Amino acid sequence: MLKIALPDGSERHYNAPVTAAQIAADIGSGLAKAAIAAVVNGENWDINRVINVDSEIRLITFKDDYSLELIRHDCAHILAEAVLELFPETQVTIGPAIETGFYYDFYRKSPFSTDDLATIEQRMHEIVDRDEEITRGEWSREEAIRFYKDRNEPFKIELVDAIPEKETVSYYQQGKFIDLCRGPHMVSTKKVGHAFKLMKVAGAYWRGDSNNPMLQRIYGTAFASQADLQAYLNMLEEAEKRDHRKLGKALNLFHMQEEATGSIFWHPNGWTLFREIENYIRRRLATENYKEVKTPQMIDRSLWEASGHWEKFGENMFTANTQEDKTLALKPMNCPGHVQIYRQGVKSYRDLPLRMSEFGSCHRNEPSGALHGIMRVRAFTQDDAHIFCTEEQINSESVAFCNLLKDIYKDFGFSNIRVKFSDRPEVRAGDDATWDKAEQALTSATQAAGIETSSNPGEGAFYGPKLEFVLTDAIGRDWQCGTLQVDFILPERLDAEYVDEDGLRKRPVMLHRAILGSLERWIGILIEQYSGKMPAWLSPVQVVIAPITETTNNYAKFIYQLLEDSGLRVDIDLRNEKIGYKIREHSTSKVPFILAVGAREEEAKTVALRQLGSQNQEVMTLDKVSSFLQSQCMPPDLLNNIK
RNA sequence: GCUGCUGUAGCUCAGUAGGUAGAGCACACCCUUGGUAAGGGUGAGGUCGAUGGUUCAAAUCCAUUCAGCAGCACCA
Repeated sequence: MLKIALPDGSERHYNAPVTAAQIAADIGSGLAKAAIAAVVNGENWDINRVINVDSEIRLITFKDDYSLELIRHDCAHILAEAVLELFPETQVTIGPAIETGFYYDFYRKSPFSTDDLATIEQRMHEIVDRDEEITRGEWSREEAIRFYKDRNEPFKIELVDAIPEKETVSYYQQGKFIDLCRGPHMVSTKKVGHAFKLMKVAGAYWRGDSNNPMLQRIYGTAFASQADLQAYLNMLEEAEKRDHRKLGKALNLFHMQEEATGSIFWHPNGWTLFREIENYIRRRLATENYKEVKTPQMIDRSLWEASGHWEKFGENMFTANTQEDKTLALKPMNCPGHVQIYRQGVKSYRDLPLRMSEFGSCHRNEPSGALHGIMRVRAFTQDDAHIFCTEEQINSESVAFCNLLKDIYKDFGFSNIRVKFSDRPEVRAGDDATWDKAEQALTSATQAAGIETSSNPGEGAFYGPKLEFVLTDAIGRDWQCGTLQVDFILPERLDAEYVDEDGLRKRPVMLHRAILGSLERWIGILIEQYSGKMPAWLSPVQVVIAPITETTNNYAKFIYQLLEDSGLRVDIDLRNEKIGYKIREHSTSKVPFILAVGAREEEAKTVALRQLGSQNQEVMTLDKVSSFLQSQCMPPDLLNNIK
């Protein structure tokens, strides 16, 4: 007697082994039609796989989120089948479902072309229409290895070898295509439907290791319906429109050119934005009793050797040699410099915590393939600071930092932040007791600050655990911005100390912390977040005065002067163009406020205010518009002060 | 760094089978003084990423190189 427990708490009994499909049929014909897979005792199973022990089962239909993964995984197999039919000399390796679809990695001498993609996609549709049955089989290890040896497929042999001893080796077959696979799959290629699309080809290293051969990866995406697929494609198109590289050019914020790869030429508009952000952070940090400093751009290699950077990160450091045969390095980080300032004069426990901040201009020689607009560059500015404190102060300083960070993110319009907790890496300095203490301090700090973290095991810095604050951009890419790191090592290596209450010299702890991370990256994220329509306080140009005809030019100039004197960033458009033209142009360049003035306004001493995104205008008196605009354009921290 | 793709006026792009380049926008000048997302006309502007090669002749073919893009690897 076989006992099958269902999610509603009911039980069914069978005399012989059954499949989930049979159980579904017993429950009802509708469910039998809808069921595509099952969760059997917590594992994902094929609907036709035989169950021969007492089990808890749950049926999966297209309504379950998991069905998307099934569709995509099936789709990956169909992709592989199509490729093998069209290009028999190709070897298949692995092909999983991923967050945005699926991919399959192939090994072959010549890469796929974009034209090949269309051909392959066509063949995939045919395979779906063929309605090929997908069946599961099991191999012994020897059978599996023999199968792939006969076919001379070393990649698959490696995969078989990597399967843990106690796991069964399963394979799936559809038509003539057989693939080593854990499953599960749906019953037929037809179930996948036609809402899929091949997206791109790219190289990818075998097993993600750059020492291994490069495979040809084909990416695709698949959904349960054409509507879902279309929605996804539309989203991608939308995302492309808000790409910071396009908008940065269109809004005249910055440019980059060959002669300075990975460095940014900031135009007046972009630099205004940059300075506005910098000043905002400067005010926030000053309130929190940070002391701002500036340390040298180039420092002799001996200091980097002492700090450990030379050995560990030398490859990514830019260096310059002097005539005296000295080697200087452009700083990739600010910490060693800050320790030098800390070391000037004897520090007392009374001086701690000492919060030292810097808008540190850093250079890192990033690999060429890593560069990405202004998000990943070789020259950037960190909103960096190091807090020198005692071990006892780690907790309270961390809490204060997390709260500050959350508040600052909120001011920029971000409330969904993921926080990763990266704990001790395999290669690390310091003893376990110290790590326990450091990790414990960070953990309790996140709890006190009300922050949830996901664990990122083994990814901490070699000198201590860290929190990484991650934002997602418009195209779904994650960017690490803020960070908080507990460091017991650098104070030791660079000999920082303080005199404690008991008169003994002790090592301070260093908290490395940044909120925006890199200002350049932050600006890139902001551009994409807001599609270039910056909040008024950040807009390079906040107000444009547009006279309707030349006869009101003088009135327009008067208003211009008035608003500029009140501290607003204001432009005036005196060109010989119609008002519609001017409105269009300043709207496309995302100026938040346009003031149109004609004879009527001049007569009544008013303006016609038009806000970006609105079709309407509001007529206001000069007094009112001035105070209105000033409050609209006020940075959030200053606005809070007034309230 | 690796694989693939791309590189033509300030910008967005076209250029068919190799015979020394075209459009729209922007810009300049002129006309127009017009009430909320492009009024009209005229004109100037590029040697086709760079270097080398094939050819009577190359933006167009080949090689090398640089940069950008996508993905992989990297991201203290």
